[in-house]
Amino acid sequence: MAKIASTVYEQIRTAILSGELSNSERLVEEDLAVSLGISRTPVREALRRLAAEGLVDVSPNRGARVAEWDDHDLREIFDLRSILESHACELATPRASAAEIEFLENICEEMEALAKTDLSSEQRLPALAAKNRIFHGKIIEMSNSSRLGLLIETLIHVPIVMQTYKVYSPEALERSLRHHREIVNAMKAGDEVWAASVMRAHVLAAREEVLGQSETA
Amino acid sequence: MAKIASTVYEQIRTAILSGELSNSERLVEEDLAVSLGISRTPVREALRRLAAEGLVDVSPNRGARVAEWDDHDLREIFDLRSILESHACELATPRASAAEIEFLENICEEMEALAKTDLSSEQRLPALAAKNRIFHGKIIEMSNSSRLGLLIETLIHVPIVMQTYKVYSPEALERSLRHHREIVNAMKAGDEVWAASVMRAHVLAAREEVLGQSETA
DNA sequence: ATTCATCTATTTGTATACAAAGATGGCTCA
DNA sequence: TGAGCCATCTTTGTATACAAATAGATGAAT
Repeated sequence: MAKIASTVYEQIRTAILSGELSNSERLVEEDLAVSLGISRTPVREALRRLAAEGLVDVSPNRGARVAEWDDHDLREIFDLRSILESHACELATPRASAAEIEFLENICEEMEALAKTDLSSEQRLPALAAKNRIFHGKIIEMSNSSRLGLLIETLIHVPIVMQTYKVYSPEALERSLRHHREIVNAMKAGDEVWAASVMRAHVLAAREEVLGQSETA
Repeated sequence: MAKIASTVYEQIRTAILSGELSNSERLVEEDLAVSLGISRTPVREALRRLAAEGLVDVSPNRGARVAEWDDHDLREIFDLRSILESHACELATPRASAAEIEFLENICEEMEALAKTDLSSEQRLPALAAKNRIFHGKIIEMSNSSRLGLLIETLIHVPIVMQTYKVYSPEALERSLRHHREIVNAMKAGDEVWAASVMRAHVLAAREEVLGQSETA
């Protein structure tokens, strides 16, 4: 992946995930190319890469569109995430160093502090989402399974879209933070079954939150 | 994916999986292109696609190489397969129709018949491997989770390489076929926990078989 | 002789040109 | 008026040409 192709990949990806490109919108190679001031070649490469990751659908001779997802897709994704991230916890627990545990605890504290501020949710949600990603990413990294990380990464694209316009209810947020704490405690205790179970519950709870919202939206 | 690009993708993929292209061999776009009588463009597209699936590694400005896997990679892969395929069983069991159960039973019979023939293992192993793929693929299809299918598909590439030069011991083969039977029986009984457990054991047993062989090879 | 630098050759990355497949719109004919 | 077909226009797929980057080799200096 060269410089330009990678850049345009990031740009298109961000545009999709931020909702800037609406669902099932056509992605015409030439249009994207001129709007970015480059040729079709790197655009094409970026689109194929996004297709491989499931963010766009491409059909032969008919071009690419932004992928769209329904409730069934979201169910599938959270279902699989619950299994894979819980497995990551299981692998990570016996390997966790004291420093890593402390790192996770620090994130817990930071998130709890953020949740207590009286900023509007539009302001603190992005910050919380970022910390959340770090928390989950750290555990996946600790699992020491590169492929597990890759699988989860490809799954995680879509929910990000939801999170951008999603507003956690205060109760859901509190529960989520408690889950994080409990996961760290379980890992500290060296109890991988406990840690994995909480993680599974954590992701499944998020699923209901997201699906509930999409029904009312 | 147009005609040529898809074709060359298949060709390179087959060449890798059959061992025709040795491990970590450089894949020079121009060379592949002239040897296939086409231009670099579709070759490039195919290589990027293979990279997304993990069959080749590409580094910026330095081209693509056939990916290589060590024991740790194989452990990871079978570990994840055991989880995902077992989940597929769990999802498939309550949805299984009588016709689907019968289909699976037929495959069991065909595989058992194949195992009893006194052909050399070089002759019957490919046939058994093909049936095996159909068996596992059918269950994944029955799970009705397209993403689960995709995840497993990307994981499954590498073990295929192993299987091509792998010779199951008679005991391992017999155990494998018994597992298949037991999985179908569990599904027939509507017991998804049973089915999932056998599938997990089934894949983990295969892992030991493959790893044991790679150590002696 | 070894190491470092520079130059060259190979290979990848991007742009452009051309070919082929699809979509669109207008036209005819019933 | 409506259905079907042909022409055209748009868009994708492939080839080729050119630019940039890297690797390999040659040679000079210590």
